[in-house]
Amino acid sequence: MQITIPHAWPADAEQAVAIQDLLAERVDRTGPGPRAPRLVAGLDVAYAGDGTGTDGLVAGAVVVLEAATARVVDRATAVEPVTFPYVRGLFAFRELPALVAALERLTVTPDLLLCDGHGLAHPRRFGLACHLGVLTGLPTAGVAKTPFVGTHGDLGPERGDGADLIDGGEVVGRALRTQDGVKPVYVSTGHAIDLDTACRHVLALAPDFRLPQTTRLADRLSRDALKGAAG
DNA sequence: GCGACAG
DNA sequence: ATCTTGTCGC
Repeated sequence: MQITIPHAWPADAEQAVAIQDLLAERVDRTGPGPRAPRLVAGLDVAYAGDGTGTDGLVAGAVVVLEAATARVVDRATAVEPVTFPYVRGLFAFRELPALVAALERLTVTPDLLLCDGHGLAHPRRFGLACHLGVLTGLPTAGVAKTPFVGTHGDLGPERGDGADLIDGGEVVGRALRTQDGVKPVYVSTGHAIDLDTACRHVLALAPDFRLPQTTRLADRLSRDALKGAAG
Protein backbone atom coordinates (compact mmCIF):
# COMPACT_ATOMS: atom_id res chain seq x y z
CA MET A 1 0.00 0.00 0.00
CA GLN A 2 1.18 3.51 -0.85
CA ILE A 3 1.39 5.94 2.09
CA THR A 4 1.82 9.70 1.85
CA ILE A 5 3.15 11.57 4.87
CA PRO A 6 0.89 14.65 5.18
CA HIS A 7 3.47 16.73 7.01
CA ALA A 8 7.11 17.81 6.86
CA TRP A 9 9.49 15.84 8.98
CA PRO A 10 9.92 17.65 12.34
CA ALA A 11 13.35 19.07 13.10
CA ASP A 12 12.74 19.21 16.83
CA ALA A 13 10.30 18.35 19.59
CA GLU A 14 8.38 21.58 19.25
CA GLN A 15 7.59 20.91 15.60
CA ALA A 16 6.69 17.33 16.38
CA VAL A 17 4.16 18.45 19.00
CA ALA A 18 2.64 20.90 16.51
CA ILE A 19 2.25 18.09 13.97
CA GLN A 20 0.56 15.89 16.55
CA ASP A 21 -1.86 18.65 17.51
CA LEU A 22 -2.71 19.22 13.87
CA LEU A 23 -3.15 15.57 12.89
CA ALA A 24 -5.06 14.74 16.06
CA GLU A 25 -8.02 16.54 14.50
CA ARG A 26 -8.06 13.95 11.72
CA VAL A 27 -8.50 10.99 14.05
CA ASP A 28 -11.74 9.14 13.44
CA ARG A 29 -13.20 8.22 16.82
CA THR A 30 -16.28 6.69 15.23
CA GLY A 31 -17.10 3.09 15.93
CA PRO A 32 -17.65 0.31 15.75
CA GLY A 33 -15.00 -0.37 13.14
CA PRO A 34 -14.39 -3.84 11.73
CA ARG A 35 -16.43 -6.41 13.68
CA ALA A 36 -14.82 -9.37 11.98
CA PRO A 37 -11.62 -8.23 10.25
CA ARG A 38 -10.28 -10.82 7.83
CA LEU A 39 -6.68 -9.60 7.98
CA VAL A 40 -5.10 -8.22 11.14
CA ALA A 41 -1.58 -6.80 11.10
CA GLY A 42 0.83 -6.49 13.99
CA LEU A 43 3.57 -3.85 13.97
CA ASP A 44 6.72 -3.52 16.04
CA VAL A 45 10.27 -2.22 15.85
CA ALA A 46 13.69 -3.14 17.16
CA TYR A 47 16.68 -0.86 17.65
CA ALA A 48 20.38 -1.33 17.09
CA GLY A 49 22.80 0.96 18.83
CA ASP A 50 21.64 3.79 21.04
CA GLY A 51 18.11 3.08 22.20
CA THR A 52 17.34 6.69 23.01
CA GLY A 53 19.55 8.83 20.80
CA THR A 54 19.94 9.37 17.07
CA ASP A 55 22.89 7.13 16.26
CA GLY A 56 21.35 3.74 15.65
CA LEU A 57 19.15 1.85 13.25
CA VAL A 58 15.49 1.02 13.60
CA ALA A 59 13.94 -2.06 12.01
CA GLY A 60 10.19 -2.01 11.46
CA ALA A 61 8.19 -5.17 10.94
CA VAL A 62 4.62 -5.90 9.92
CA VAL A 63 3.06 -9.35 10.14
CA VAL A 64 -0.39 -9.93 8.65
CA LEU A 65 -2.51 -12.74 10.03
CA GLU A 66 -5.70 -14.19 8.67
CA ALA A 67 -7.84 -13.73 11.76
CA ALA A 68 -9.97 -16.83 11.25
CA THR A 69 -7.01 -19.22 11.04
CA ALA A 70 -4.18 -17.28 12.71
CA ARG A 71 -2.09 -18.04 9.63
CA VAL A 72 0.54 -15.58 8.44
CA VAL A 73 -0.47 -14.35 5.00
CA ASP A 74 2.09 -11.60 4.54
CA ARG A 75 5.03 -9.94 6.21
CA ALA A 76 7.39 -7.08 5.50
CA THR A 77 10.34 -5.29 7.09
CA ALA A 78 12.34 -2.11 6.56
CA VAL A 79 15.50 -0.84 8.24
CA GLU A 80 16.10 2.89 8.53
CA PRO A 81 18.51 5.16 10.38
CA VAL A 82 17.03 6.69 13.51
CA THR A 83 16.36 10.39 12.92
CA PHE A 84 14.57 11.50 16.06
CA PRO A 85 15.61 11.23 19.71
CA TYR A 86 13.48 9.48 22.27
CA VAL A 87 11.15 12.04 23.85
CA ARG A 88 8.25 11.08 26.05
CA GLY A 89 5.10 11.35 23.96
CA LEU A 90 6.99 11.65 20.67
CA PHE A 91 8.44 8.23 20.09
CA ALA A 92 6.21 7.76 17.06
CA PHE A 93 8.69 9.92 15.18
CA ARG A 94 11.42 7.37 15.87
CA GLU A 95 9.41 4.45 14.60
CA LEU A 96 7.26 5.88 11.83
CA PRO A 97 9.86 5.87 9.00
CA ALA A 98 10.60 2.16 9.39
CA LEU A 99 6.98 1.18 9.97
CA VAL A 100 5.66 3.16 7.00
CA ALA A 101 8.36 1.70 4.74
CA ALA A 102 7.46 -1.80 5.89
CA LEU A 103 3.75 -1.17 5.33
CA GLU A 104 4.51 -0.01 1.79
CA ARG A 105 6.12 -3.37 1.07
CA LEU A 106 2.98 -5.28 1.98
CA THR A 107 1.19 -7.05 -0.85
CA VAL A 108 -2.17 -7.10 0.94
CA THR A 109 -4.16 -4.41 2.75
CA PRO A 110 -4.95 -5.31 6.36
CA ASP A 111 -8.40 -4.62 7.83
CA LEU A 112 -6.91 -3.66 11.20
CA LEU A 113 -3.50 -2.54 12.43
CA LEU A 114 -2.43 -3.42 15.98
CA CYS A 115 0.40 -1.20 17.13
CA ASP A 116 2.93 -1.65 19.91
CA GLY A 117 2.18 1.42 22.04
CA HIS A 118 -0.78 3.68 22.80
CA GLY A 119 -3.39 5.40 20.69
CA LEU A 120 -5.70 7.90 22.39
CA ALA A 121 -4.09 7.15 25.76
CA HIS A 122 -1.57 9.90 25.05
CA PRO A 123 -1.08 13.42 26.46
CA ARG A 124 -2.33 14.97 23.21
CA ARG A 125 -4.59 12.06 22.29
CA PHE A 126 -2.29 11.17 19.42
CA GLY A 127 -0.15 8.16 20.18
CA LEU A 128 1.52 5.97 17.57
CA ALA A 129 -1.67 4.04 16.82
CA CYS A 130 -3.56 7.25 16.02
CA HIS A 131 -0.70 8.48 13.85
CA LEU A 132 -0.58 5.27 11.82
CA GLY A 133 -4.35 5.36 11.49
CA VAL A 134 -4.34 8.87 10.06
CA LEU A 135 -1.47 8.04 7.69
CA THR A 136 -2.99 4.84 6.34
CA GLY A 137 -6.68 5.53 6.72
CA LEU A 138 -7.01 2.04 8.18
CA PRO A 139 -8.62 1.12 11.50
CA THR A 140 -5.90 0.97 14.18
CA ALA A 141 -5.57 0.24 17.87
CA GLY A 142 -2.69 0.37 20.32
CA VAL A 143 -1.62 -2.38 22.70
CA ALA A 144 0.92 -1.19 25.26
CA LYS A 145 2.73 -3.17 27.91
CA THR A 146 2.84 -0.34 30.46
CA PRO A 147 0.48 2.56 31.22
CA PHE A 148 1.26 6.04 29.99
CA VAL A 149 -1.50 8.47 30.89
CA GLY A 150 -4.67 7.93 32.89
CA THR A 151 -5.72 5.98 35.93
CA HIS A 152 -7.94 2.98 36.39
CA GLY A 153 -9.65 1.07 39.15
CA ASP A 154 -9.06 -2.53 40.10
CA LEU A 155 -9.80 -5.17 37.52
CA GLY A 156 -10.71 -8.80 38.01
CA PRO A 157 -8.01 -11.49 38.01
CA GLU A 158 -9.29 -13.44 35.04
CA ARG A 159 -8.70 -13.31 31.32
CA GLY A 160 -11.18 -10.87 29.80
CA ASP A 161 -11.45 -8.65 32.87
CA GLY A 162 -10.83 -4.96 32.30
CA ALA A 163 -10.99 -1.47 33.75
CA ASP A 164 -11.36 1.76 31.81
CA LEU A 165 -8.43 4.14 31.67
CA ILE A 166 -9.54 7.65 32.60
CA ASP A 167 -7.54 10.77 31.81
CA GLY A 168 -8.75 14.36 31.92
CA GLY A 169 -12.25 13.12 32.69
CA GLU A 170 -12.56 10.98 29.58
CA VAL A 171 -12.13 7.31 28.80
CA VAL A 172 -8.93 6.99 26.78
CA GLY A 173 -8.38 3.25 26.88
CA ARG A 174 -8.69 0.12 28.97
CA ALA A 175 -6.48 -2.05 31.11
CA LEU A 176 -7.31 -5.50 29.77
CA ARG A 177 -6.25 -8.80 31.28
CA THR A 178 -5.52 -11.27 28.51
CA GLN A 179 -4.40 -14.16 30.72
CA ASP A 180 -5.53 -15.32 34.16
CA GLY A 181 -3.41 -13.80 36.92
CA VAL A 182 -1.07 -12.00 34.51
CA LYS A 183 -0.43 -8.26 34.29
CA PRO A 184 -2.92 -6.50 32.00
CA VAL A 185 -2.11 -4.85 28.69
CA TYR A 186 -3.28 -1.33 27.91
CA VAL A 187 -5.55 -1.05 24.91
CA SER A 188 -6.53 2.25 23.33
CA THR A 189 -8.15 3.06 20.03
CA GLY A 190 -6.15 4.59 17.25
CA HIS A 191 -8.48 5.31 14.35
CA ALA A 192 -11.90 4.26 13.06
CA ILE A 193 -12.69 1.68 15.73
CA ASP A 194 -14.27 1.74 19.18
CA LEU A 195 -12.71 0.54 22.41
CA ASP A 196 -14.98 -2.47 22.96
CA THR A 197 -14.33 -3.76 19.47
CA ALA A 198 -10.60 -3.21 19.79
CA CYS A 199 -10.49 -5.08 23.09
CA ARG A 200 -12.45 -7.98 21.61
CA HIS A 201 -9.89 -8.40 18.85
CA VAL A 202 -6.94 -8.07 21.21
CA LEU A 203 -8.40 -10.74 23.47
CA ALA A 204 -9.10 -13.05 20.55
CA LEU A 205 -5.53 -12.67 19.31
CA ALA A 206 -4.05 -13.48 22.71
CA PRO A 207 -5.39 -16.98 23.50
CA ASP A 208 -2.15 -18.30 24.98
CA PHE A 209 0.07 -15.37 25.91
CA ARG A 210 -0.20 -11.92 27.44
CA LEU A 211 0.50 -10.14 24.16
CA PRO A 212 -1.44 -10.74 20.94
CA GLN A 213 0.17 -13.07 18.40
CA THR A 214 0.44 -10.21 15.95
CA THR A 215 2.65 -8.25 18.32
CA ARG A 216 4.75 -11.27 19.26
CA LEU A 217 5.40 -12.20 15.64
CA ALA A 218 6.20 -8.62 14.63
CA ASP A 219 8.57 -8.31 17.59
CA ARG A 220 10.47 -11.41 16.51
CA LEU A 221 10.52 -10.38 12.87
CA SER A 222 11.86 -6.91 13.66
CA ARG A 223 14.75 -8.40 15.65
CA ASP A 224 15.56 -10.78 12.81
CA ALA A 225 15.48 -7.94 10.28
CA LEU A 226 17.92 -6.00 12.41
CA LYS A 227 20.34 -8.91 12.53
CA GLY A 228 20.20 -9.35 8.80
CA ALA A 229 20.90 -5.66 8.22
CA ALA A 230 23.24 -4.56 10.99
CA GLY A 231 24.49 -7.17 13.40
C1' DG B 1 13.63 21.34 42.00
C1' DC B 2 12.33 16.22 42.00
C1' DG B 3 10.55 12.11 40.19
C1' DA B 4 8.63 9.63 36.44
C1' DC B 5 9.07 8.35 31.86
C1' DA B 6 4.62 4.47 25.59
C1' DG B 7 9.13 2.14 22.90
C1' DA C 1 14.12 0.23 23.56
C1' DT C 2 18.83 -2.59 24.56
C1' DC C 3 22.48 -4.74 27.55
C1' DT C 4 23.03 -8.33 30.88
C1' DT C 5 24.06 -10.89 35.84
C1' DG C 6 21.54 -12.99 39.13
C1' DT C 7 17.35 -15.14 41.04
C1' DC C 8 12.72 -17.19 41.68
C1' DG C 9 9.18 -20.33 40.26
C1' DC C 10 7.04 -23.93 37.67
